[in-house]
Amino acid sequence: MKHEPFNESVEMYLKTVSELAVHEGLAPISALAHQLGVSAVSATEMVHRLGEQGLVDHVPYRGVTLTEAGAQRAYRVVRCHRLWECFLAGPLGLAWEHVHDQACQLEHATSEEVADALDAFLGRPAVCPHGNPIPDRSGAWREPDDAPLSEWLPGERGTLSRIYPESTLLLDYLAARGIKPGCAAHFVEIAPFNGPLMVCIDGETHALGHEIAAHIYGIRT
Amino acid sequence: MKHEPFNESVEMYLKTVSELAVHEGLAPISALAHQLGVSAVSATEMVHRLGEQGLVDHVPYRGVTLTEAGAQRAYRVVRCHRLWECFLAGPLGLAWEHVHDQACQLEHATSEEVADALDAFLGRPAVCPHGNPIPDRSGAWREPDDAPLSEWLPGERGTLSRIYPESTLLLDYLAARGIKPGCAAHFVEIAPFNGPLMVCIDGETHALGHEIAAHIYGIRT
DNA sequence: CCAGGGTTTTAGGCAAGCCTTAAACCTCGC
DNA sequence: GCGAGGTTTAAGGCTTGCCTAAAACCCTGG
Repeated sequence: MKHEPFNESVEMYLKTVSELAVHEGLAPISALAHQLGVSAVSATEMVHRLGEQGLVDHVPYRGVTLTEAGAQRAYRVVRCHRLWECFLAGPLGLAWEHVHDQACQLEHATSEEVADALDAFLGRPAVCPHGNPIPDRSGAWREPDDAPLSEWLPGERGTLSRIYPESTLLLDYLAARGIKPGCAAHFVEIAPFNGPLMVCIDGETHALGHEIAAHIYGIRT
Repeated sequence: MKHEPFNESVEMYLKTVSELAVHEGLAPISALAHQLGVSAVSATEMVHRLGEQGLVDHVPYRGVTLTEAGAQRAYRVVRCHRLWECFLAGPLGLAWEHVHDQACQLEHATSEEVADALDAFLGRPAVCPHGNPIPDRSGAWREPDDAPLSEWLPGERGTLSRIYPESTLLLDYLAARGIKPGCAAHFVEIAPFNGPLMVCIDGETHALGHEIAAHIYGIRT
């Protein structure tokens, strides 16, 4: 009945650090603040609190990384998030592009017990509806062998594998165009003057900005 | 990604008022405070805030009732709570006496969309695993035709219908003794000197205190 | 090597929810 | 009708998480 004040914010910070740190290795506080929609001052404050709790390491002027404990905590949240996405998009039949937001709410209200039961109920899915791998109960997962379209070379072909990191705006945009994991992709060319990437996806050619292309991963064949 | 200020506390207050007001019609602030584990001063403060928002009416020195808006809000939470209980105890296979706590977390993180989809997925159940009716999306439900054991007369027989209000301690206690909705009940006698109620449930005789008996409902045959 | 821009600290604030202590107040039963 | 006990107000405080503004600081590119 009583409810702990721990959760929500702390978990969102850790989750966000884990997302930002994937590429850079170090998540700048400014990026963290921007992603979470708070001021840099607030983010700095919070990072200090998390540091004191041993959840993150902060290298001044460089950025933030997760400690072992922080990573564990972050992956537990990510696991819940993706399991809920599977449930919402699967048995519950919600739209692919809507489940992310709902899962964002549920992820912080999920005990280990429920996560495990949900995992078993869903048949231990390997990936969420957006193609991202689901950590197991120990926090481990298999890193997919894919690359963002932004790293593909013109002419390459393959299959879309995942959208990462997920965001409502992006998912809506992609859903409206029928772009999702499993689609066949052919990177035709990059438009001149650093223009958008022209990518043929399931027979339809799309002009994708560099930002977006960095969020769409695929496996080259 | 952005997430709204917690409606958590507000919803817990409204839910609790709805539970306490069932019998009395008016929920005393002291009972509210006790149930929520906060001080009477804090509860009074909060009731004022809820009053300003038009969610409750406060009759000084008497108690609190829900306004139409407050009731609507409370029933939506109750609906989510009981739907989650059905899901957790059914498809997920969690223990009858454990699902209440988990549902308490999830209920505040559930959109109408998810509640509706969950309702459909579960086959529009009429009651939760503890026997309590599940409001429909408009907040209405069929009030069961039962009475707490504390209102039964010695000698009466019937079938247990529900546990209400639910609480972890009570559910654990009852689960350990195999007492749950659906059990056949025979109110043998009330022990002398205002003693416990002797009730034969599924062939086993239990001595139930008056407090507990007020929380166990049954339909007399 | 130096300035511009990102990063951090300092300082002062706000709102929600909770706390305690103490005084004022009402209600009800004897 | 009076007092005990429940209810409310008042006063002062705490924590979390957020804000702005302004100053101090560091890193890097030109």
